[in-house]
This record gives sequence, structure tokens and C-alpha cells, in this order.
Amino acid sequence: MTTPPTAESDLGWALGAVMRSYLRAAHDAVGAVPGGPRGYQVLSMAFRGEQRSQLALAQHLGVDRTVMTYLLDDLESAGLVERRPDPADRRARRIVLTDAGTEKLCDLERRLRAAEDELLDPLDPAEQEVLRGLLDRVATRTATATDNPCAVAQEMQDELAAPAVTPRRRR
Amino acid sequence: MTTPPTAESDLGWALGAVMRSYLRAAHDAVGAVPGGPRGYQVLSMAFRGEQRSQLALAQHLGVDRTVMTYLLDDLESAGLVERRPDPADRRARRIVLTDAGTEKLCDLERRLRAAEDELLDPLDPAEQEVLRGLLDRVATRTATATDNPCAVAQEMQDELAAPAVTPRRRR
DNA sequence: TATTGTTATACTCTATAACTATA
DNA sequence: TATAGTTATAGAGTATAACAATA
Repeated sequence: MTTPPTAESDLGWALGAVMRSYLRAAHDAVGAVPGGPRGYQVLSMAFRGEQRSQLALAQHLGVDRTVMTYLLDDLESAGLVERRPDPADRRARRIVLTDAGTEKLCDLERRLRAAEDELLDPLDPAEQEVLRGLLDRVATRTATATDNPCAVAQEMQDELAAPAVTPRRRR
Repeated sequence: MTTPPTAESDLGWALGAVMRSYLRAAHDAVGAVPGGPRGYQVLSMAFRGEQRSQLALAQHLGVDRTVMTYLLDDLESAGLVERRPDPADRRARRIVLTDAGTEKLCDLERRLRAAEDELLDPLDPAEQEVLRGLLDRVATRTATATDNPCAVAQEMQDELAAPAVTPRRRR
């Protein structure tokens, strides 16, 4: 016999509601970018240089690698990213931003930050930072369980010596 | 020209990662309940007595009303809820828990609480409460924009005078 | 005329399976 | 043998549209 739930203290509902609001706002903010908010996240990760292989990107975002293939097809044909062969493992591709992709990322950063600020508007600035921090800690802890156990050190964009290559496109 | 993002401070990613972890844990926790975690939420809302019509339930959960029809079909044929005609508006149905539904809800409460505790394990108890509170505030603020503007006063389960009815079932 | 709920249908998203190429 | 990526296909989830009953 458990007592009835404390009204309105449903973590699942709150999480879902915030997630829906975020996705709606983020979708509007990023506009026509291939893949929407997820496309932005790929650009962001590619820029930061961690998780450069398609598989790593897919796992970090919690989707199947086949989804990443389609998403990168769209980002690539939009001229935002390039697939380069990984010199260390010729099975893998390294995802690199083009100049247009870097520019687009900067634009999206701004728009998304504004959308986030509006989403978190009910909280004062200090509370917003607390929420971001707590979410990050929960996300990082739970993500590292399925992700790569040790985060790869930050590398800069241009450290990539590998030349661009355009493997047989299709679709 | 915006400066590069502060590494790992991506609200969207953190939200998505936490959401995925929650859904995986919640799905495992609720087991074979129709609709999974969402089915639980319907039971919970029906018990608390707010948002009793199918449309209100659907909007509170952020899904189309047709989705709610299918979900309630499953919950009803599992014997967990009943559809009763709303005496005040004969177009609408009031969703009421059966005895089995109430029992199931108590069981699910326990399981989900355990799953939530594990999800929030990286935080100490005080921080967990802070996170729940902040999420609730953001969720409530953003949800009320699309939901019913004024929450209906809490009513108890047995205040329902309307007799059970089983409209033409199908499917 | 507008709204609640139902039903059938279509669409979107995602994963599964099979394949190529590398390791 | 196992892994990264691709491709075609199938499945789950969701929404759209048309309808009946009621307001």
C-alpha cells in the first residue's frame, strides 16, 4: 500500500513537458537546418572536435548509426559538413565543418541561446545556471555509461591533416 | 561573430540525454502496462482527478487526441480504467480508474520512484529536490500556455456520480 | 457553427538486416 | 572475426482527415 502521489511532483511529466517546449522552440529557432535541432547538435559536436566519427556522434546523440548516415547526407549536401577518411582507421569517417558550416553554427548558437533563455524565463538567472548544471551532471553520468568511457581530449578544427574526399554519393 | 560554445553546456543535449535515460528506466520499471510510461501518466492523472476528459489528458501529455483514444482503448481492455459519460457534457468522457487500475497505479508509483532515484543518483538528496522543483516550474509555466489556462480544482475519485457505460467498442 | 471522440489512412521517425570496406 | 559505414526495408509512433454525436 503506497500513498497517493504528491500532486504535480511527477518527474517524468515535467521532463516531458520541458522537453516538448524545448524541441518546439529549438525547431523554430534553427529553421530549415537539415535535421533540425539534432542537425545543430551534430554541427556543434563536429566543431568541438570530440566524437568525430559517425558512430561516436550517433551514440552521443542516442540514435542508431543509420540515422546518422541519413542526417549527415543532408548536412553534407547542404554544404555544412564534410566526410573525411580517418587516417588512423580507414573504415571510419571524420566529420568536419565547412566554412559555411562554421558560420551557420555561430548563427544557430545565437538563436538557440535566445530560445533557451525564453524557455528558462520562469527562473531567475542563478536558478537557470543551477538547472543547467544539475541536468548536465545527470546527463553526463548517465551518458558516459553508454558512451565512450573516457572523453577524447579537445582537438581543434584545423588539426585535421586528412584531405577531403567525396565517397560515392547516392540517394 | 559569436564565440564558440562553452563546451558541454548544451541544454538541449543534456535534456535529451536525461530524457532518454528516464524513458529507458521508466519503460523497464512499468513493464507491460499498456502505453508504457505514458500509460502510467494517464492512470496517475485519472487518479488525481484533474484533466479528466480525453482531450484534457491528451493536451496535458502533449499528444493528439487520437493517440489518447488508442491508449485508452488499451488501458480499458486491460481493465485499468473506465470511460464514463460526463453528465455535464455528453460529448465528453470522464476517465476513471477501476479498482485494479488503482492497485496498479500504487505498484507503478513504487517502481517509478525507485527508477527516478537511480536516475538522479549522481545528485545528493537536496540537489534532487532542487532539480525536481526547477523542472516543475519550467514545465508548469510552459505547459499552462497550451493547456487549460486555469487548472480545474482537485476532485476525488468517488465524487463521480455518473454510472459506468460501455460505448460501442471496436478494434 | 464548434467541439469531443472515433476511425481509417498516411506520414515521420527509427531501427533491423544485409551488404561493402576495412581492421 | 569484428567494426564503420551504407542501403533497403519494415516497424513503431504520430498526425491528418472525415465522420458521428452533442453543444
